[in-house]
Amino acid sequence: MPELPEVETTRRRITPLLVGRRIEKVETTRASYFFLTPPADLKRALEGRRVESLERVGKYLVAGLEGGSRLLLHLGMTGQLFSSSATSVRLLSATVRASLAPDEQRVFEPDLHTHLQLHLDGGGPQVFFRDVRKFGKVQWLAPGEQNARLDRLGTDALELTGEGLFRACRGRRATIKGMLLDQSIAAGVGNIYADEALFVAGVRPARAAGRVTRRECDAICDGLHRVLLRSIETGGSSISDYVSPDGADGGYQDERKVYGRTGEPCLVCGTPIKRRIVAQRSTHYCADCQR
DNA sequence: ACCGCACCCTGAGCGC
DNA sequence: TGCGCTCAGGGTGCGG
Repeated sequence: MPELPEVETTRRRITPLLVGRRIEKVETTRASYFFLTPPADLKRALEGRRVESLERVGKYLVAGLEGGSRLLLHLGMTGQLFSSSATSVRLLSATVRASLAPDEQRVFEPDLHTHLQLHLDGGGPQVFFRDVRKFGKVQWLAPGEQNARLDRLGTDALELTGEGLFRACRGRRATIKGMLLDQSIAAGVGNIYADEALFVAGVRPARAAGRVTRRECDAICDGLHRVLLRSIETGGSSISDYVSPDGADGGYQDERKVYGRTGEPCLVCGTPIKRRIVAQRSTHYCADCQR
């Protein structure tokens, strides 16, 4: 689900609930590979500590804790980090949704997919981390502890330059879309914004990266920055699971030009948008506008 | 070093 | 109703 704009929106809106507050109690589901730090250790490490900062690194959120330790969060495909006072149908299963009266709002109650509950001091709402598919990650890092996942990340997508992308693509036979999805090249890009940026730049996703010109790399980065910044402005894309911490939907799903628009007319030339698999991911493009 | 692929897991939506 | 299939904003680790 969440790419750079959704993670950044989450960071901005969860910050006031989390930063400056003390974690009084931690509740978790049972151990699974979702917990890179086992639940019991996590509880011991977090309880009693104050949260001092919350940063985004690629698609990771990194909370700085009192004493210099850090809490790493990754939302995976279906992760939702939100306030306990949020109301959104996206937090409910289809069965529960169907049982709701029209316009009925229901405050979220932790369910079997709510893997982490942070109970904070100060009497405000709690912070919940829910993740149906469990592709998300939670990890506690001791003060000064390095982390391979963070160290692997390349330039943040918002900072990537045409020159940097061009250099990374030299001699590569994989696709340009594959390069954009590679977190060691453009940290934060995922399937939606890779497709959107390549459409804006007029470059076919399946083009061999090594054959993309310097000028095209400039256009791709420019397009990437534009779609990412605009998506942050609108609160990200809510397509199936994503909700912001207050429960609100994002707005960028209404501005997509190609992603999920298979068969619909290209907004520039009217040609039906094509879908095929590129870099093992569902890929959308206009065969007329993109070369 | 690089590339493609299997795999991690759950649920929704579809055709039959 | 139910079964079987496909699909889904991500990332890792393996073999060739």
